[in-house]
Amino acid sequence: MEIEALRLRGPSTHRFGRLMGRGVVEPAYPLPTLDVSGPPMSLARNAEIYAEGDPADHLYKIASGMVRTCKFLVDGRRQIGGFYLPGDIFGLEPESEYTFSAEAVTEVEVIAVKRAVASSTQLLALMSRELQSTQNHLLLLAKTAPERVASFLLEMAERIQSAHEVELGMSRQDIADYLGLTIETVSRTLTQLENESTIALPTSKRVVLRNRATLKRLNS
Amino acid sequence: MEIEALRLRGPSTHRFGRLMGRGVVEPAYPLPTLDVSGPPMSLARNAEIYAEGDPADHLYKIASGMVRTCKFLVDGRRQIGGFYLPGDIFGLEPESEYTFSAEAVTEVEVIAVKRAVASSTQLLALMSRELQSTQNHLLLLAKTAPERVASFLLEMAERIQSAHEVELGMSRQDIADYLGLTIETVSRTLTQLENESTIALPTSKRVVLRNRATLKRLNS
DNA sequence: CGCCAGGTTGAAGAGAATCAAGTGATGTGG
DNA sequence: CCACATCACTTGATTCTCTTCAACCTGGCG
Repeated sequence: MEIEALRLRGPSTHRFGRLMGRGVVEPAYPLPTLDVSGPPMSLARNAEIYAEGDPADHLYKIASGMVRTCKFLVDGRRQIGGFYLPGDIFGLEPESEYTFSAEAVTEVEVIAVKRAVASSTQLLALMSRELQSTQNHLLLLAKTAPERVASFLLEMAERIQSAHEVELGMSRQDIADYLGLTIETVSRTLTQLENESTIALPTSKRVVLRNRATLKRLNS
Repeated sequence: MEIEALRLRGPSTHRFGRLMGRGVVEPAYPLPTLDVSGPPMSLARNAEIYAEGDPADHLYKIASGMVRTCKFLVDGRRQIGGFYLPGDIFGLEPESEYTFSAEAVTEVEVIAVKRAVASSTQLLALMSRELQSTQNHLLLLAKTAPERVASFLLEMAERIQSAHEVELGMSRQDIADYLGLTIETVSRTLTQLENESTIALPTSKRVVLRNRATLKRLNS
């Protein structure tokens, strides 16, 4: 199977670097193609794809659905490292063992690739994108709760390539553990954004972006 | 000039992944050697080495002193991405422009290397380490103030290879902006650790680790 | 000796967490 | 098709941590 354009996270991860009014920047490490063999694996909601500490010998490309990577701290707190959407590749880690586990957020189809078949150039491109989104995630955690939620909504909208509406596949708990907040704070913040007419919430997982300018301003 | 072992951040960045009681793990991307040409550059305290947005065409290896990378948010808040010590390499970024700026914390001597002279394999190894420390930094920001400070002290001690005493080159403001706290909170937390006899502070920048077990427990 | 930046300490306040009680969706079995 | 159980989400009241604002030390250095 030929994957024409490997993509690890969406283009949204460029956002933070672009706030100073500069133009679009070419990626330093353009993504090559990569041969992928094997049939797609289907996984049910919440199924574990790999665990923290497993040998990190495979990469995974998402055909459909959503995946989260996460890590549990000793006191039981959970930190989500990222969400991965169709077309994204996850499983490239800086060690020979996975440092985060990966789980299906929704029903998911993934294609596994042996890491060994990827070239250094390909791995570099993937890791570069992973670093970029981790840096953005880190900057996100320096913000206030409304700013985090606004950034999250804009990131998701951009990755889905949707200007007006976002279908969140993940639960409030997932969002909270990604943003470093509690579910109550996430819920309250969303409600407040709705009351200000910045967003609408036709259902709890469907978000209509009614005022992107306000969200972007919050994004700081 | 031949650099025998490129090192981007110290080995401490493995710590978070090692909490589950597993043994030491070999890095997935062992570091090769890299020829470095040109004389060391000397820089005064607070000198800027490169700015956010500059073309990211050079890597820098520290011969002496300490460097910080940082980014300013639109509201003036500053986030420090990391501190770099002698032997560390910084300046490898996921884009073709620097996403963080780099500044001398102390007087510093650095050796510049054109990024183009490094192979994909070498860049991969460097980026892998950068990703690892960014992931650890991210996990750190999910913790409470005492936990962040304890983690910071242990990280510094490990990177300096010092079991008992750490000479912090950076100011309270630098520490605060790295940990996502205010200087007052950093100061108060250090004072409290001193009152509990977990550390001693012979001077404001010199920290004696009197009770590593307590620090590690805080490190969670 | 006194200035000044960096650091510490105190008191008050804001923001998010926690604890607790609802409300609303989803799914299952009768 | 409906009653009910369950789970996710929302909302409210309170607590607590960290920030903010302010005053005060302390240690280098002219």
